[in-house]
Amino acid sequence: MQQFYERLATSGQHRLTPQRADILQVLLQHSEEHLSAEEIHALVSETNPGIGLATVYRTLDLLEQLNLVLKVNFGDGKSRYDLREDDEPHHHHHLICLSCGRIAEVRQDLLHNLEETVGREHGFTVVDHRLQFFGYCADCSSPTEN
Amino acid sequence: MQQFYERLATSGQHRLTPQRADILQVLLQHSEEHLSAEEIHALVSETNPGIGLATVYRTLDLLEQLNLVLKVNFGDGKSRYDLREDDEPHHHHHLICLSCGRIAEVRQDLLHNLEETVGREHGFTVVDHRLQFFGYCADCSSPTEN
DNA sequence: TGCATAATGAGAAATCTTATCAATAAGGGG
DNA sequence: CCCCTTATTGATAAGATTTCTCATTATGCA
Repeated sequence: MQQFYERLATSGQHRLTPQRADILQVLLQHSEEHLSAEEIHALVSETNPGIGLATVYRTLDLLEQLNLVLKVNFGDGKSRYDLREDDEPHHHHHLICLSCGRIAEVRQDLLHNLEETVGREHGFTVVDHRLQFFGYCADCSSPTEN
Repeated sequence: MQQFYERLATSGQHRLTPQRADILQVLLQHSEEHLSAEEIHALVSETNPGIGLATVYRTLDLLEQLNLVLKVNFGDGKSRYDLREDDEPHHHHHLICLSCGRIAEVRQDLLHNLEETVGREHGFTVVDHRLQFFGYCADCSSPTEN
């Protein structure tokens, strides 16, 4: 939250509105849930009825620009938004269950070495990465199930 | 192409239509380009004018089900489709340049060990994965540029 | 060849996201 | 503390991508 204020203050002509604070609040309270824009809108509406969906989209865009939020796509047609803590720069991956659809997180720096390898071999300066594993979670265990 | 026929024949009640063959043809001829549905439609229309966009979508869905095509999302709003060769099961990653937008490929089995680690630590059976690196390609070299 | 049924094309419809625009409010200067 | 500039908002229209509908066509098998 602090980060948000600071980043907003130091980033030019952006203003801290109640709407933006509320949206940030929701993101903080559901930081493990990969909410879609519409889900966020519904949750914010509980505290702040009357807020427009467009405002949610605009705020999410802004937060993404400020690098406070990561836009992810799991292939279900809608984008989802993850809060992005500064202390864990970008090592946040997803386990997507093909059976029940649940999405778990892996918070590990799995790819540090890979980033270096790729950078060297392809002359590519890696800034961030995104990694998704598809498979079957403990509950759904085997591909034949379900 | 052979794979396509076989897979189609052995997969129940699917039929091999000229439209499907044409779409597959295009995918084969542009296997490095990450085409969108509309781009594929445009290309197929050159040989087969009159083909419907819906057919392209339907065929791509089918090919995805048959595991012949991978649906990827680079965050530009539209899905893109990659042919998926059997001899390289799923080790095909992307380097996305934040400056010029170009998408390069890495064909390496970078994650074999990781898949095992993740599987063990989270009780998750990994079937596939998707990895994207964001950064700056050799031509755009530095984040400050452009 | 004939038949059952999968597949197609055209367009409507659904979904998600962005743009428009008048009205409102944030925040700095006096 | 009030004014003024200008960013922001809400409502809605517009845009874009993908899916659905349905009558028509064509595939593959007997």
